[in-house]
Amino acid sequence: MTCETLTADDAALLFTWYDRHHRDLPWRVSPPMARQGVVADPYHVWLSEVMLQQTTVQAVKAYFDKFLRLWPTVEDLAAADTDDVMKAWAGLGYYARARNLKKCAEVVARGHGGRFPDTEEGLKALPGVGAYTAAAIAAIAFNRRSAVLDGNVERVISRLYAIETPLPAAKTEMRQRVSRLTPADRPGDFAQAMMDLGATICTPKRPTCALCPFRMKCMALSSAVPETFPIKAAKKEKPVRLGAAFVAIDGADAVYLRKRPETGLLGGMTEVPGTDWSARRDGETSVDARPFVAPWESCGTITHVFTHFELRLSVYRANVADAPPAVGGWWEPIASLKRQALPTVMKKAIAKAIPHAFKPG
DNA sequence: GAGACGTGGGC
DNA sequence: TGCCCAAGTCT
Repeated sequence: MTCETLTADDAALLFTWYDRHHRDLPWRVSPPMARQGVVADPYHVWLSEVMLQQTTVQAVKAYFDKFLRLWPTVEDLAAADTDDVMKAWAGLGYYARARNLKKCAEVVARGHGGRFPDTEEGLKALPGVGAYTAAAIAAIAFNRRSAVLDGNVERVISRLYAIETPLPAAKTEMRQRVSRLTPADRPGDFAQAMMDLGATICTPKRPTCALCPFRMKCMALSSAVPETFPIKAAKKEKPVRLGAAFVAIDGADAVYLRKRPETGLLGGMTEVPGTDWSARRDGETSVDARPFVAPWESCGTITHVFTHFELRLSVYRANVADAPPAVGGWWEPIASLKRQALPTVMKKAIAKAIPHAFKPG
């Protein structure tokens, strides 16, 4: 009953489905072109894959276009100002990706003559390129028969074989399964077909198994409730952290900003001054965190949910007529705030203090 | 292996 | 509303 390998007929079913139902995405080569041996630009594939890490296709599209417009080649990105890269990435989240993106571009441009390594091993040595991304670039941009295992493929494989082992322990077995399934011909399209299948048919909640090219041999479909796979380890609850943020406005309608440390949470991004968020104390007692002596007024609180904690931030505003000299930060006009490297949580805090700050016009 | 690391959308 | 989820990587 178990299918150790996909037969040629099964692979043909998947490719037939993909040729007909694939998603058209800006970084892709269409299946007809792919069949003629055309491969996507490695720079485009790499850029899209890094952006897509834990991020939806919908969110990535606009950022992908923007990055290609700003930096058409990997050499352009390597030559860019890191702060400009952070500004362009602002809002996409997981900011270590942006820092590693810039480092990776420098390595490729200056260490590899502007060409990406064409092997899985070489790719995995690059900053921000892990097991998945290395396999994906190798398959999609270099036609390598690498085993591409992402969240979509994990779902498809776990159901196809009704794998009972919980994630992430099951990844080793899954990778072996994928490795055996991947064909020598069109391995990049095979990977993208498996991911499209997971994204559009073999979905987490309500899979449309009737439309699946593998419906005749899916063990989860025949023996159980397919949506129970993959089995995952239990989640832990999120702690709540409290903090305060201070939005100072000078006589010229500028807000006082500063830069966060290069590493850690929101590393290298821009913020308004505030308390730290690890201590459980509120803004009333955090006199030390105020950037200036001023008549601070409370504007209420904002809540922002990070991956591993929930933040409740008390927001304060003060008008500072004679702007004190900037010490470690700078005064940024409200009109240009939207172009700064402000993470979403900081935009929320500023918008709480200055409701019109990010409104168009 | 487990925790750190963002954000927005769907139900 | 709150929880789950999205083409993971690094330490």
